Amino acid sequence: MPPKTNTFGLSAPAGADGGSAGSSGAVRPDGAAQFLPLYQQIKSLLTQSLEAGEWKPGEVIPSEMELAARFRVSQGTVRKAIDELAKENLVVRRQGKGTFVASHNDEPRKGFKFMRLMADDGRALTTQSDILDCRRLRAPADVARQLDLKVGESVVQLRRLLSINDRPGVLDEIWLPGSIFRGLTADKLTGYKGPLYGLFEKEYGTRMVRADERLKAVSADAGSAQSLGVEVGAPLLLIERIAYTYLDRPVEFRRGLYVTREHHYHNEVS
Amino acid sequence: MPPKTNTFGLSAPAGADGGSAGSSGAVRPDGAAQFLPLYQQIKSLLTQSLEAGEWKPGEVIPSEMELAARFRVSQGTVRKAIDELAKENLVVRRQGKGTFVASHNDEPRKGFKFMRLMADDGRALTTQSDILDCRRLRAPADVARQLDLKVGESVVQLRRLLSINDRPGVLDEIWLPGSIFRGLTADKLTGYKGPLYGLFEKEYGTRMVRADERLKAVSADAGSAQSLGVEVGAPLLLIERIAYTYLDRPVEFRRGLYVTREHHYHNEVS
DNA sequence: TAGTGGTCTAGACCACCGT
DNA sequence: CGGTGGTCTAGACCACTAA
Repeated sequence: MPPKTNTFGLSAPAGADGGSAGSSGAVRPDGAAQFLPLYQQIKSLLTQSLEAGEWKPGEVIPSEMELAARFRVSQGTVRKAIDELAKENLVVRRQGKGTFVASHNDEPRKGFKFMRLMADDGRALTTQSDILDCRRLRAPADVARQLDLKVGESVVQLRRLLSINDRPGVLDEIWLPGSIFRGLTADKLTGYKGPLYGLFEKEYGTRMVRADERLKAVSADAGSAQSLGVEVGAPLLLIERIAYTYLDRPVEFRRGLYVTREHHYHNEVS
Repeated sequence: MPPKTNTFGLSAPAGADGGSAGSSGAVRPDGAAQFLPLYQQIKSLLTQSLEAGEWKPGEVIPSEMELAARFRVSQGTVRKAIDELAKENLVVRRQGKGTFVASHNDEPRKGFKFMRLMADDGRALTTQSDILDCRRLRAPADVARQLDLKVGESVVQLRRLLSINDRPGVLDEIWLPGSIFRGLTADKLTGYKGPLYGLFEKEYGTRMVRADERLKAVSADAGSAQSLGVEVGAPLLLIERIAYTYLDRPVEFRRGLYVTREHHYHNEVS
């Protein structure tokens, strides 16, 4: 039985011939070889489906057997693809139930942890978000560069104060692409309980999946000192973040000033 | 064929019976069930061998087939165990050659990256380490707690200045258990080129495998200001690190002050 | 050429979940 | 009970490496 190409551009390992396919992956009969292992191609296809919204956050994706049938590969190959997606927190497996698209709304304190601030004494911290500002502007050069936009394109600028245990803790300045976050207003933000990223994924179909952060120590200027209730010149932790959705598209640039008198940023390195 | 126990405390899935074993793993006939999947038990055994020094950093470990024979499991099961070790950077796989114990000495800029400081402009940075101090003392309470020692036990205190591109960049205070780092002196440290952790693993048989870090912004006091060439009160990034070797044993406590005028701490969060 | 890790398959049994 | 993910096996072919 000769190899055939299914509708997804994957080679079909010819039903029940006992398996084959080497590490360079499937070679398409049209000559455009994809020098990638099958499971990585499948991972890529699944990621595209996630990006396209075929399955939304919180929903089940098809079972491994179904996907294996759809892609004409064995269950083990699909499994390996999903394994990687699960390790990257794009998806959550639940034994006996299925595999679900990860969400910032369900299961608090599971999966992604973008907030890495912890109390020095280890106690839990309650947070409250106050929106100071929500404006639409034309992207300044630095923001445009971080968000992969052209200078002058529409962006949403958002400023907010995060209080920790009822004391000012973080002053954030958040930039979002205007084209994605169309109806975003201070009202919508204020009226929403739960994490910002939960709102973004629910109302604007954009799920934050990964982020790069840069940390520095800086001194408080007059404005931030007043907002945060510290003295001018007090040391603050500056965190710049670029957050990405599926397919490594940058969709948020954030600059935050953190009071670290009784808190710290935690990281595990290996 | 009844299950039998091999010399490693693993149940033997009875040679060529076609495979079985559920997700609760092997059950030992002596009644002391290990409710762990086989591959996790093997991962654990391999880690113990690494800790015991059966294979040293840079050396090859036995092939997957050999290990499968030793543990009386299939190659696939060994593979999954090694997969996890590789993902945790305990070993490095090299196709066609074998699997090697990871080392801080070989292949610079591969595997572990404990140094997460980067130049703001993205350029490479050259570092030079100057040992200021190397003393043996009795552990203060906080250090003892972090290193899991008793107060008053012998520890080595090490202070050093890390210069970045020929300018003072990091002032480190490093605490190590005296029982492990017996012959450590300033001379040995000064006479060694390469990363500190490379010396530790080579001369003292202790390999740093993982670390927890806590970051804060602080103000420079008189002493650190002078050492780092900044003004008193200047903002500095304080990083406290607990580094662990195999089996989660803490073996280093480090407190570092970082000048982040032209550099930043980089982190990827997901 | 022989040995290593890398990929893929097919089929089995298990634990968990809902009905 | 049937369906789901979780584990384990056995055997095949591939790509890379070194002798």
